[in-house]
Amino acid sequence: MDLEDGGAKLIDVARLANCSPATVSRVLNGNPNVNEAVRDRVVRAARELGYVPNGSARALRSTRTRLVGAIIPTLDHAIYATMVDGLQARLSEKDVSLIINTSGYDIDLEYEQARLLVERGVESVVLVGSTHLPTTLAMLEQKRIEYVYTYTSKAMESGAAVGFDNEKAGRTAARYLLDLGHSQFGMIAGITRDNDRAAGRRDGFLNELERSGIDHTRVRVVEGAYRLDDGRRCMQRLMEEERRPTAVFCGSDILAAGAIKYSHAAGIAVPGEVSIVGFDNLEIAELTSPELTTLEVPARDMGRIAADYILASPSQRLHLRQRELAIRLIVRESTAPVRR
Amino acid sequence: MDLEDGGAKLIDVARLANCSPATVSRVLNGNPNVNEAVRDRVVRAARELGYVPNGSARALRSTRTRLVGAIIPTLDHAIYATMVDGLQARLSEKDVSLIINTSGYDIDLEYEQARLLVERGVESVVLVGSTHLPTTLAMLEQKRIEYVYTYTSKAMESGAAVGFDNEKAGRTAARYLLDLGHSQFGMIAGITRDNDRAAGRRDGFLNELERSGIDHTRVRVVEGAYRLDDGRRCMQRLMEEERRPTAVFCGSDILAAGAIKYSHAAGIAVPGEVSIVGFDNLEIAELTSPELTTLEVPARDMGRIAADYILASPSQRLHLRQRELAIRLIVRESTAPVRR
DNA sequence: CTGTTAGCGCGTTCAA
DNA sequence: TTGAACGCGCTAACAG
Repeated sequence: MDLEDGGAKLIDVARLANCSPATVSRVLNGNPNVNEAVRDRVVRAARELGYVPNGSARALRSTRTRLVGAIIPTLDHAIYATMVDGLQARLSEKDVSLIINTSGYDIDLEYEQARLLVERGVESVVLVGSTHLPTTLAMLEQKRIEYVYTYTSKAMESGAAVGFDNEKAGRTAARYLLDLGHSQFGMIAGITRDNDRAAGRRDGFLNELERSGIDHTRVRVVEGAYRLDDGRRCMQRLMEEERRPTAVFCGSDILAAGAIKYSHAAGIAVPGEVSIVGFDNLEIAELTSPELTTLEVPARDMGRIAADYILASPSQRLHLRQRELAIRLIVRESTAPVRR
Repeated sequence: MDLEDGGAKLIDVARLANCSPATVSRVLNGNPNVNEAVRDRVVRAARELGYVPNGSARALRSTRTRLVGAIIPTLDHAIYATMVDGLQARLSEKDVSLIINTSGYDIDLEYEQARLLVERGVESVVLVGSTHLPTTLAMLEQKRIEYVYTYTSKAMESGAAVGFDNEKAGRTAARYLLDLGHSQFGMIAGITRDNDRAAGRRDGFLNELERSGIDHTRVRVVEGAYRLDDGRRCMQRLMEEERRPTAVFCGSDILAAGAIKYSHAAGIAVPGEVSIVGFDNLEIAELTSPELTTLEVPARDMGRIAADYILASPSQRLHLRQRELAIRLIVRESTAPVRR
């Protein structure tokens, strides 16, 4: 047997099984119209030769690559890593491979990554949020590549969305804090540039406050990257204001954890002097002292459901194009009624 | 222009640029022997048509896929997610795509994933740890696929390793605790089944204690999955022992965080009554109260260096086959000298 | 149920 | 410096 180089190919299997390559192909692809005995010989021959199909040849011939791409901001944030974990797990159940790329929140880089994915022949692309270069989407559409947004439920002309309403989430946080009697607010938002999720949360928060008669100009909003340090720094800026907020909404648990850290260091009681609400419900929400009140984001579910969409047949997809998941407020210890 | 289906192909570019497909191919692949003017026409034509090369065809023809695979236990643990982030970032600088698969710490599943990766034509595979099915490695070798171990620096016949010495790390933890005067030890290890890293840390810890006259039978070791809850539960088991440990080494910061949580709940002072050492130096190490003393693992660096190895030419690789990275003890607040 | 034929889109000879 | 021809490994169409 020619076991050199890459190993046996389909025709070698055919020879050993004493049949035509076409028949081997049928067996490999689960075509039912094959005689038991022949199928058996083929399977045995393939195993004996350690045959592994050549995906490139297969893809070239059939235009089905069974490849999916995902472009996320970073894997260094649990919220994205967990989503990808769910996505990958589901896809691999169906022998679909996932190519992952990180854009570092840069939509120009995202375009480059998308180009590479197109070149690889991915059949679908998972994107985060709804802010993308028009050329990115145009390219995907031109190549007939399905794409699905995550972390957003925003409607759009084409493509699908699996996520939640960030604006509504922001309003939920505001409502909760308002009901606790607070009237002095601050917000530590994620960087909103090219980031519809961060912006949505902020806008929802501000809008709900405004509806309750709190002018948004009175609410100090600072932005930070999703790092502990930025949370600390941002909290400091908030608390050094003339009129200190008694309630702070953070665009991420990481920022909130930093905010709590700062408060400790500065001798500001949480929730005694200031209530803090996070976002994401990461594992760290249970590790801060006090434990963090936060909004739970269904990261893993988003990945799974995005995978389901991708794996669905075109006809099934119509039903699944827009999927809004619920986000839940998880009340822990970092929030309390305002002190009178 | 035929802009239907998948879009333009190489031959369309050739026609528009008024040259042969071979010339287009040369331009695309940076072959210097092409007339300026022609090259220019080709580049322009390609752009105009929105041409994207077909990776499958390319791979089939050239046997270079520019695809790399990684099989990790899970993305749900920052230590792996961060490694992958570093790996991916470096690879994509060179237009190499990364297919990622999770095995859930199951080496049989790992084999299946590896098979799929082989089928996809990956040129290299990044593995975690050195415990793998022999058939997995045999398959990789038979297909001439480079593989590199991470999180371990263990020598092996073939393949490369980028990581650190888990046994030594365990010894470092023991040494530190011993120097603090402790003599009653406990350990919360990760699940050691099929996990050489978890086992290595445990063995190193126990060995170093033994060298200092502490019989390993006197050291209670319990195992838990890398989850907060397991850390809690394991710590409870340890603290309900007849002879309570005054020092506990945990195989992961997650376990340590759980241990600290339990201690709080049970009214056991950390580090007053018990010192706790973690492993990994995740972001959460700064979030526990007290902050966690831990061993820093260079996750991102491992990913980057693994990428460097993969991207290196075969001749350069020889120098890079074995790379042991340093791990550092980070002393914070969860450890103290034993009370007399 | 099975075999034969003909490419999928590209890169690589070899000649010119 | 350029082009013509071939084939990478496989599957789809068509016969039989």
